[in-house]
Amino acid sequence: MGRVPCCDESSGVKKGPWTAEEDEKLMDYISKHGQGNWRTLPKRAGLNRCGKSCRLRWTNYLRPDIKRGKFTEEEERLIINLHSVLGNKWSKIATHLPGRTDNEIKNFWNTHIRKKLLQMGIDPETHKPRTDLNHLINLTHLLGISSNNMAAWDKSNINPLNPQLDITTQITKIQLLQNLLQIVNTNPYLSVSGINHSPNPLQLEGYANSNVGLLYPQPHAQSLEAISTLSTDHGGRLCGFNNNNNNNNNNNIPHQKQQYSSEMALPALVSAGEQVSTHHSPDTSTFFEGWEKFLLDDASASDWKEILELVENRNTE
DNA sequence: AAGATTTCCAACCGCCGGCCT
DNA sequence: TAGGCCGGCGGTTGGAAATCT
Repeated sequence: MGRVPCCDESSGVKKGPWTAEEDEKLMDYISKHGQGNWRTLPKRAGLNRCGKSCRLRWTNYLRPDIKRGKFTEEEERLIINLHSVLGNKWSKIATHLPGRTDNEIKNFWNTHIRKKLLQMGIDPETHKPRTDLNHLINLTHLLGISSNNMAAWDKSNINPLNPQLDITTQITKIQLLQNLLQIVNTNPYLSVSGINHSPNPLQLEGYANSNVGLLYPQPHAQSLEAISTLSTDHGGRLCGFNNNNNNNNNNNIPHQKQQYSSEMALPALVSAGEQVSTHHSPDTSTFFEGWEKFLLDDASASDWKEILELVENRNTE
């Protein structure tokens, strides 16, 4: 036998927003008699409401220990961390935030945090970097790059080292960079053989390990080592991209060109499912020089255009 | 200024597990 | 053991408020 509804439709109980008068009746009753037996409470309190509705109103709104106002950064961080461990267990998460209700936390997650994580390139369900193509394209747009709008690419603006940028923009760009690094690092197509760690991990590792308001653990040195297995060609440019998929008609970029541009294209290509292999001796510092070029715009607009078109074409297939 | 669209959140809905008989 | 009841939980929604065009 199925569960009997708490309040059946024909009983004529009121639904929708609570009035101040109803709130007062409920608070008055609970202050005198306490909680308990929500089913019979409405009648005893003189309310034409379902018991469940009364309980919800009390626990989510009227309870005297409820904290009002915006969530603090500390609370936000805590929610994200707890969610990464507990998932959508809002009531469990709420037990760690005194004065906040599960409903409030759930709403805050769905309206703020979720979007924020997506913008940062983090999957809010798994708390791992997003690697889907749509996101990759969004990333390029966030960085101010578009294959349709290369002329408008603000070269200086892409550089997070630029002191003219405000701190928020700098952090955003650094986070995007970190996400790209993580995409490279976490993609199964990447080989991790032949690690040869360079003792001079570069400027960027400083960013990766800094705590400028970042919410997530940043790539560990070992991750950076794994990335460093990618190699450079005789001209000192990063390569290791080897496209073996000849069935794809949209991919007609000459092989040499692919190598030439791979220092920027790598995350895109890896994300697109390309095989990445290593042929040469690893060189961490050269690899990161590549990333610095990416940031400082040492790549030509035409390189970017080809790369982005490739990714976008694949996305529409 | 006004209509359209988006954002936000209080409240609802249905399911589940625990307890009681 | 099965049925009934209750409280709790997470997903979803309606509509007010805010923002955009």
